[in-house]
Amino acid sequence: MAVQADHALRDAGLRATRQRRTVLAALRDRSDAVTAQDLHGELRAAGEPVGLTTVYRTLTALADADFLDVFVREGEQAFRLCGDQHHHHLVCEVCGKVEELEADQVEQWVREVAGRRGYQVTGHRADIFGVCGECS
Amino acid sequence: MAVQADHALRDAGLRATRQRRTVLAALRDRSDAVTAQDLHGELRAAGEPVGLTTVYRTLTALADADFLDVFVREGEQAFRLCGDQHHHHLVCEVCGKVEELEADQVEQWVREVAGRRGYQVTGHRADIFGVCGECS
DNA sequence: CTGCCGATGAACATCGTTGTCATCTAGTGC
DNA sequence: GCACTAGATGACAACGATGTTCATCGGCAG
Ligand SMILES: [Zn+2]
Ligand SMILES: [Zn+2]
Ligand SMILES: [Zn+2]
Ligand SMILES: [Zn+2]
Repeated sequence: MAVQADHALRDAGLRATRQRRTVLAALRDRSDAVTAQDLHGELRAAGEPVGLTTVYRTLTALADADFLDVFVREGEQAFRLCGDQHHHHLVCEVCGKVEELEADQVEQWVREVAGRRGYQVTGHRADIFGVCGECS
Repeated sequence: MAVQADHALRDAGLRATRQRRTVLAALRDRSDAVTAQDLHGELRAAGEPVGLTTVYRTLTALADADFLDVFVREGEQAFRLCGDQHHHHLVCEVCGKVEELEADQVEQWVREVAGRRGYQVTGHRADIFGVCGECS
């Protein structure tokens, strides 16, 4: 697994350091989105010495390399390991769990609207928020 | 028009003050989203004495009352006067113009996905980003 | 007109995030 | 293995957006 992580980091144009492996491993273990500060706290608590600055930089770098999705909530950003193909999200607002979705209907809507209004699409976003079965 | 503004403020449970009328008027004059700081700067430049704190408070209050939509970009939030019924957005990334959209297909997608996965929906978001005809 | 209570705004506090820089280390070439 | 260098780290400072305080002001009901 460390090998896989190294590969992923390599692909992102990053050196495989102990800290980055640690961050990636922590991300693999969760299906919700984490804040840089929270992640830093957890790693520290788990006895993994990683600097806050490094956590920020690693998360940002991985997000730039499209390994992570970024969610903005209450003025801070949370990161989550996400599939590499285009997708949308279904987020539980209670437990924070995130499920990835395909949405052909949305893709079609985007094309239709853009075409009709003469826009050149550069991106779009479509996410659903709710409470999952376990939490309600 | 000052009367209309007063009505809107009343509806939001806010007193109609000179500063709030000024902020509302400034929002009516633009179809893009503004930052609290930018708006504050513009009002100052236009000779309208309004405190930064007040601009923040007014924008937040109006957004809480669903008079404004909030966009988050680059770590800061921008506000825009928006229609009062549910809608989505088509945003030009060059000139900042925002168009409001209906999206039956999206509404249906939301219901379908939530139903199939056993979620109780609390909200959703769907916006398209691109370059408008004039800007390309 | 008066009084009350919400509203204002300057100063200050907070918080997430990014910049700095001396030090360290992964990965390369030998 | 070994030395070298570009990239990475982390304690700390700095920054900008936003929240809070509090003395003062003014909208608006009576
Ligand atoms: Zn849940
Ligand atoms: Zn899509
Ligand atoms: Zn445009
Ligand atoms: Zn909708």
